[in-house]
Amino acid sequence: MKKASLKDIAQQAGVSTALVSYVLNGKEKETRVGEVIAQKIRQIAKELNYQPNHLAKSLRSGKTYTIGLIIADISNPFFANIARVVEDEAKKNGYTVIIGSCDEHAEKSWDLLNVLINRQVDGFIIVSCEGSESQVHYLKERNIPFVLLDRHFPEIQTDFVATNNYKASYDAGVHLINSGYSKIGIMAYKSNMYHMVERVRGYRHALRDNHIEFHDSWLKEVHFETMDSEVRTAIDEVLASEQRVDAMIFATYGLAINALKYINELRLKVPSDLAIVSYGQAEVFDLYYCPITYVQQPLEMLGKTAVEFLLEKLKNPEEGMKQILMEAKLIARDSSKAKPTAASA
Amino acid sequence: MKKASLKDIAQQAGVSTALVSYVLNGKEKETRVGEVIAQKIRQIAKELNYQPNHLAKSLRSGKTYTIGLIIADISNPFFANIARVVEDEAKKNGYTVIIGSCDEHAEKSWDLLNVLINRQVDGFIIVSCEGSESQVHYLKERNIPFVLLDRHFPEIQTDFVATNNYKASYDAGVHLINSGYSKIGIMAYKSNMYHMVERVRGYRHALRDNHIEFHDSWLKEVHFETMDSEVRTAIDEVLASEQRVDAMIFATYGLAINALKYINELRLKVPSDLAIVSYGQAEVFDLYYCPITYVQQPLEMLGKTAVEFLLEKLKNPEEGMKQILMEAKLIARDSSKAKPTAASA
DNA sequence: ATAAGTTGCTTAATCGTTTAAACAAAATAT
DNA sequence: ATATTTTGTTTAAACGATTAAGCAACTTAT
Repeated sequence: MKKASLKDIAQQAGVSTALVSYVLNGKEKETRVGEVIAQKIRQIAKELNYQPNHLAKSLRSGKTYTIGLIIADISNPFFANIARVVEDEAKKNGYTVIIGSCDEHAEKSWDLLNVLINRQVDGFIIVSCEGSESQVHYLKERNIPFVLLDRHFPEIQTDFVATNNYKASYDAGVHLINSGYSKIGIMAYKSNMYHMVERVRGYRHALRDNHIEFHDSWLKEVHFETMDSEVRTAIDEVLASEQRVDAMIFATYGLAINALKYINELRLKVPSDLAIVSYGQAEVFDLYYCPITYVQQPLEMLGKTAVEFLLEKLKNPEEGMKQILMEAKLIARDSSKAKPTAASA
Repeated sequence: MKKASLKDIAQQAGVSTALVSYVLNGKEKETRVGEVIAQKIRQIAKELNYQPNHLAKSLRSGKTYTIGLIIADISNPFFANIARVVEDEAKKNGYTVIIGSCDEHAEKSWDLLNVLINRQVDGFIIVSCEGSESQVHYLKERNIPFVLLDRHFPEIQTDFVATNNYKASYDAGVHLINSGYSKIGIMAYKSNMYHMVERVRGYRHALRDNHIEFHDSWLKEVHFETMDSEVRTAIDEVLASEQRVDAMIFATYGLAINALKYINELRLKVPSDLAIVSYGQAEVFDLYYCPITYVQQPLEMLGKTAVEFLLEKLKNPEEGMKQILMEAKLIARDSSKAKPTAASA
């Protein structure tokens, strides 16, 4: 049995497709459809289990009620969860989301962008990856609505929803200092992305404002692609250095996971051998024998707000830019608990 | 600048849209388009950065090159990863995937199904949830192509790609027995789903075949929705029971995570206080101080094969049913290492 | 009784493609 | 010189919906 179309209903009811369309779209009043025939049409539509063809609607209206969500790395549970929030929030508003992960490759991101543009998505929510500035410019030029999520480019004027990474790192640094640690390192991705730069900057300012001299050997920047091996080397180095660290901040979930595995192998104890604060998502860190202190980003809010911004923009394209930085919250746990003082030790 | 359409190109080139369509679809030979004009058309298309409108194409052809992927629970990393594999494999074949998670609710699954049917997806890949049999029947009746993934209903004839759960659990049981454990419990979801039933059945047969008497208190079935609290109670019970277990099998990732958190709180040592084997995904288990033995499902193969089956079905709808059970692999690690024997203890 | 307004419906264009069929002009065959 | 074939192009219908405009047939007002 083929799918029923407006035409099928019209034929069975002995009327034109226009009437059927009016009735099924609840426009009977404005368009003065007879009560009797309206009932009949509704009846037949139900019998035939009529489902409107979304393609045809979209082609006509120019709106697909579809959002493209491009995510830098879906295997990161933080992003996976954000994707979920975005999807839920969009569905509440009658939108469908098509998700794509570019795995931190600008090229893949271009592909995704084009596929989704061809599919006529109404707009985009994008977690940008390194080197994707041109894509953002492209969207601006083509006047395609979009909102940047979690990561943004300060030198490009766009809508965005992100975390105040500077503040989050600053807080993480201060927290460690207040807990008695003084040789604090940070591991981040080698990247010019603003969010990453900010995470390092916040950390350095926390040291500076607390009169701790920063040592170059404390900053470890590793490449995303070769993270597995580079993290190990980096850990080796910060531990072997003359200025051996007693605490580490991990700027991403992936770095923390890899580092923790290695730290386990080395049989180092957290926090006595090394205190830890990490960005990232909570559940996994709970599993660790010593719960990990982490920077809790307002995941739900980030996702919801991004959808909200985009939908507003779709309704009213002329509205001004919306930009928001949300505050993260440091969840202090055992991995950064106060260092026993010389006196008590 | 509005998007360029076939018409725009046709106008600029001074020809009909038909010619443009022929040329841009590489049908110049069959349809005998002049070489000169063909060049011109290609040139103009490039200049205008022509991107075909997928909606219009789909409306005309009846094919959207879109697959609906309905997943029981996207927050489970196993499924998140399967989703990724499906997406990649589909993209390789020119298909786009729309993912939806029903969070183990049949009702939500119905919604998703309808939304995606309206959007004219060409077919479905579905990780079914409890109580969704009627949906499967519906798809069959309406002749909508689909493949069940990871979970299936033995009483309904469908295509499916799944793991041999019976065998996997059997192996897990035997492994524990061979490692010297004899009081082995299992924690599963309270469910009539075949995959879950099979996981329990395999475990019981492993005991039976090794002459270990099964005790009712060893089987703990908890509800998905209230897992957090029920897991704790269950753990308390298996430990307090007269037949206190010395090993546990967790039938899902979520159960294991929750149980491990609680086991940590109780300061129990794995495996000396309790040995563990779990279904689920690897990375997280690595973080545990004692790496967790787990059942490694052929994730990549499952996803790829599901896509393959579906695409074949889309090409040739009349082809016979394809059903496959893939073998899982037990990855033995410290959480189930051989128990010190009485002699050596 | 005629003009004006209301009611209930149909017609036809449109969105951007594809593609069978028709057609004219040029080339080849008879 | 006429018939046939080949070549290069256009026309128009179709996919499934929406919607402005048009058109009868009534009803009401004057």
